[in-house]
Amino acid sequence: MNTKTRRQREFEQRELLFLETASEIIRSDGVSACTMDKIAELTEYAKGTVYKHFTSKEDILCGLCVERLSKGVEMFAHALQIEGGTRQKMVAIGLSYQLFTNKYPEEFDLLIAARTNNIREKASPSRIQQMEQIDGACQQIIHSIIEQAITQGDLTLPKGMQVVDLGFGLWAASFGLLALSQADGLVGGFMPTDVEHQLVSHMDCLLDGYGWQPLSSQHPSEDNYQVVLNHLSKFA
Amino acid sequence: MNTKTRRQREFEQRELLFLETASEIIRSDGVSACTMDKIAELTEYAKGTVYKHFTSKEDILCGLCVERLSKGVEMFAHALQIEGGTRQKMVAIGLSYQLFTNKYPEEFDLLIAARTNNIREKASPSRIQQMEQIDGACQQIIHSIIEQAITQGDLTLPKGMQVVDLGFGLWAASFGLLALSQADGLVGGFMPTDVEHQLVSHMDCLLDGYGWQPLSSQHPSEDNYQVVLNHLSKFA
DNA sequence: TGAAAAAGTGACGTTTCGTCACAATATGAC
DNA sequence: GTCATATTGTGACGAAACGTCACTTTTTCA
Repeated sequence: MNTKTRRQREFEQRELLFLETASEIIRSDGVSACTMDKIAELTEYAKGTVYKHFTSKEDILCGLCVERLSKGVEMFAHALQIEGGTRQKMVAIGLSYQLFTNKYPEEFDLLIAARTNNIREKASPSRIQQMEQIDGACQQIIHSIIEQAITQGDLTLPKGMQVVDLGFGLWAASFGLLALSQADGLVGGFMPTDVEHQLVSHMDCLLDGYGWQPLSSQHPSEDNYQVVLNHLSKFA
Repeated sequence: MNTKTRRQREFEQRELLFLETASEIIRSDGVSACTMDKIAELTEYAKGTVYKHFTSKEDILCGLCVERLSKGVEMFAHALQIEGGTRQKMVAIGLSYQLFTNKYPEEFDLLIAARTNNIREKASPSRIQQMEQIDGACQQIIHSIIEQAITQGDLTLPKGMQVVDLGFGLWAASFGLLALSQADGLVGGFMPTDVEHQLVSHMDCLLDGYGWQPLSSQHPSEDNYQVVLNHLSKFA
């Protein structure tokens, strides 16, 4: 019984080892260099052992997403604790999403790929479920702020929209912004002037559009950005 | 000289044949089933011939994106011709983007994947350049409406934002919305209530946030959606 | 201590990739 | 019409990766 938990622990430990090794390979040589054989070799386990943990290469990739996303959720939770109104909290979450992508650029790349059927169909069902659970946790956090904002009177749902819709919109817009900013190959001339501040600027507009108080015209727009950044740096 | 153009034509013709064949395979059996050998077999050419056109499998995938995106650009151009103000035109473009993803769901999947370093690094430089050119053309269209809106007094750029920033925001938000809506694996409970109208609703809010006249509060919100849809159906 | 269960192994068959030396065909000068 | 040259097409081949599985080693616990 005690042994069982120890075994369990060792197993999880090793799973993490495989994941971190995969991450290192990806960081240094790209996704295509991240082969099962190489992971096995670097960790000094046999390939068969790796397959005891992951059903396929894509399963590892998704596993890595899950691992990183769980760190992301932690960041979001920290962001929630910033002092200020509900709107400020919402922006803080957006920004922590951005910090997340800066911290794990390669993994964010995977995260984008993981939206793709090509990847999803090759990962194990249980891994997919894990991903969905984490996605759910993120949405949960966002929903909680939205509901809080409604309760406190900062926000009235736009006509025809539910809490989930608003959450989805915010999430999707941020995802799109970050995904497209990151693609390094974009035509220079069409990239925004100041990538760093894009997310906050656009979020501010979107939140204004939703009618989330206080509107940006009513509060000093000047560095909200820095304030949030400072708050987040205390953790991470 | 005349022969040369004929050869050229035949070459392009065959390139298209390979692309369409790839598309069919993907539609029926998924991306992973789309192998070079299979394309060669179905088109009754040798693999070497396929490689005369495309440097790698990823190159074909990107080629397919380019092909489809060029159709997309046509749709955007049609959308521009809708009767109404600049804001209506902008919404029409967003909607035609949505129609595009509905028309070519598999290819949109590829388009998402093509944002990924993993794919980009394996495609040929010239193909990447083609993709950037098309991206540029899309942005160009968006920029033209934004500029028109400014000229006509429908829009004043929010503080600190340039035309490219606004275009980027609109583009990215739409991309995010569509990419996340399409991922069929998302947790049911967190999916928006009415996927079909999501894009327009959120775009409306975002445009309000940018201060793009006439604000949604000032015009009958009721089916703008249908109007645009009708307009677009005349073409496509 | 030893039998049963669990974990670990790596050679193997298969698939796909991308290459390349060679074959077939088309071109245009004479 | 013919022949040298250039272009285009071919498919066998080697390399790389995947995923499997029969077998070995280690651990567990009665």
